[in-house]
Amino acid sequence: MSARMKDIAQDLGVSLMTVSKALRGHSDISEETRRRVVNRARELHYRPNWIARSLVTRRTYMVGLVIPDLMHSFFAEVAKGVGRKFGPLGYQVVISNSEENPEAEARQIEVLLDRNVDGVIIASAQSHIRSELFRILEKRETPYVLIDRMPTGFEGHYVGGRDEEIGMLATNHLIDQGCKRIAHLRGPVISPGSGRLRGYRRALAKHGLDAPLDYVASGLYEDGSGYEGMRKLLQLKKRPDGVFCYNDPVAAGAIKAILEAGLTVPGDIAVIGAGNVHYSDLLRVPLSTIDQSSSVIGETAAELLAQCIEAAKKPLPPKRVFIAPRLVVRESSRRK
Amino acid sequence: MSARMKDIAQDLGVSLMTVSKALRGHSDISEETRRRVVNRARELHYRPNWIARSLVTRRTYMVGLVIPDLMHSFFAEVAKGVGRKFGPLGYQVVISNSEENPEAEARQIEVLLDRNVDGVIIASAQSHIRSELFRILEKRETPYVLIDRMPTGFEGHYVGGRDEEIGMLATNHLIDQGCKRIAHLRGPVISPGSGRLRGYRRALAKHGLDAPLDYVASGLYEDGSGYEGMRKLLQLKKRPDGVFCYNDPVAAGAIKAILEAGLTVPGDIAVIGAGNVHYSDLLRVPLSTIDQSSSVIGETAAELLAQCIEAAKKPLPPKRVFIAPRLVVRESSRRK
DNA sequence: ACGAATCACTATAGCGGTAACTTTACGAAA
DNA sequence: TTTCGTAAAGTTACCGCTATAGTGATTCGT
Repeated sequence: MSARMKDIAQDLGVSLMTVSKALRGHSDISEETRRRVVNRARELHYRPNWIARSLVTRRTYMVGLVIPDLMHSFFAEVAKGVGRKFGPLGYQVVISNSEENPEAEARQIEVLLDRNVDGVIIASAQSHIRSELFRILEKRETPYVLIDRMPTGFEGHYVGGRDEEIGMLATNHLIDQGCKRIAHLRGPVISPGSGRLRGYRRALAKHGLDAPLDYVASGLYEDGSGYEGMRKLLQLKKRPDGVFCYNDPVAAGAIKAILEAGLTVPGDIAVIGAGNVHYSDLLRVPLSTIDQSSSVIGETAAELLAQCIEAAKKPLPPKRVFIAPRLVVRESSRRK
Repeated sequence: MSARMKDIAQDLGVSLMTVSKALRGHSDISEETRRRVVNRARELHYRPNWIARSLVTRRTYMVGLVIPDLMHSFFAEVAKGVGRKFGPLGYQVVISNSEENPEAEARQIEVLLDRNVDGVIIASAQSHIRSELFRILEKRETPYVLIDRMPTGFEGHYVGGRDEEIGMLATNHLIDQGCKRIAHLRGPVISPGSGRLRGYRRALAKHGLDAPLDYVASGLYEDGSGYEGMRKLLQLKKRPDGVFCYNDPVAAGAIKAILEAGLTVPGDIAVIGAGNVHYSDLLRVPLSTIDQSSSVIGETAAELLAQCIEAAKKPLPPKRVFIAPRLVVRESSRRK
């Protein structure tokens, strides 16, 4: 095994504690002793034992990140943001995949807490705060920040997009482009899905446009799942001439369905998504979308969590950050 | 803080050691005592302290996974596979992003080793085994498995695709489709890039087809980077009528360049990629590709690493697994 | 000149477990 | 009866590190 503080101490004829303090730059060690210790440490390739340190300090410098799906590039981007922020702070990020399953998620978070992570960031699959997960979280004193999805009744730290604004921005854009019959492929019944739907409705209402109930199709929200939803919309007697999709993967599926039906995008139907995933520009028709700065969401959440952790035991007053959305126009919606 | 073994022991009037043994199902504890301990543990919501346990057992049940880019869906898929295998075994997977930078990678792996992970899986950015990283890895006794990329001279555990076969499969397919002038957008100078290039050359040679030097363009290998490479190929006097691209993201960029030049895919130029990333079906032109079972690579590497870890100190003889590729034909190459 | 403060360092006591030995009790074998 | 074996505990000694409370020697204030 590698060198321990004890070895350095013996070699130098000082006490173990002197070594410990010297290595941590503690003030009551003379400059000369410190230098001797540091040199000897380097010679022996000493590496502090995090485990032992954690046992006594009760800090692991590990944080958990729980997301529903690594393959979804929104979450991959969030993860990247989180890592970029925490890395330089000396934290390790442990990513857990909940597979969009609330129970699995609760179980995973328990595992993380059992590992004594210093904090957790969660894109939660829970729809309501009255779920097992939150009982678990509140019992322990580990700080946590929710991202992207806000379960109803949730009062704690949160970082996400302004979903209603996203819905309005997208819908307004379609209206601007001259669309009269605008449909929506909605997402799951969690906050981003509902918020974007609200925004869609508000935008239509403001412009005095109709939003027939059957213009809101609820597909799923995974790869190509927009395909099924769009096919249903295409069968309506009054076919829509614009679709706002919950996110880019859904929009990609929608475009596939439209083209397959022999129609054109944006000519017959204009399409806009949300999320600006990295491959949006490469789709069948380059996809207009609402950028929500995914990696900024990750970074912001990381920063907030870091503050909570530093704040020692005193829980900070709940903070909510909503990142501003931005319209990105590409070919799929350009009609003028 | 939560309950410790000591609390259970005191409550039950037994020794700490009895509790420890009972909870781990040790044989020299009577069935009745064991039951009493387990019950009391449940009542107190006892959770074992991993940190303390790790300190003495020298096992953390954490493994590192180092990849160049989480956003690249190949690696996300690998990560998913790794997680799926290790989760049920009680391991936590810590993912580190090397950003394709060899030094950053070495640094990150050092951090992981400092954290006493039980093993590491690496999609390495190193091109040669004579690099700092391998000195570090060999000094410690932590087992590791390389995936996807094999640095020259590397002799240890490895799991990846059969790159030469991938190159041949793709190229043969283009030949089958009647392409006569087949170009290659090659990847970086690491094993998959070189292997696929070799496969491309062998396939052409076998069919007596020319492979002019300027038909091999080296772009990068990131999102849309195939775009630049393809533009160069389009300027050649003898324009290619088929392109095998290092991977799907490169192919996506290539298609973009081709369409932009007013040409058609696959009519004027057939395109095939490799990797079968999840959005390949949704691109401008649905992309033909070589599937390399990314998540199987992850799972296999995880299984291999788990074996190495279980094998206690005795290092296993180096094992290499090459996953078989599979042709997936979509529209981008269908000419018949 | 005498107590207080300062400096640079040390001794001790854990953190929450586990490994490796003992010990104890009790029935079976010699 | 004595010895022995075995089941079911208990003791002790760490794992590598940090927090806390000292220690002795020098410096300082009044």
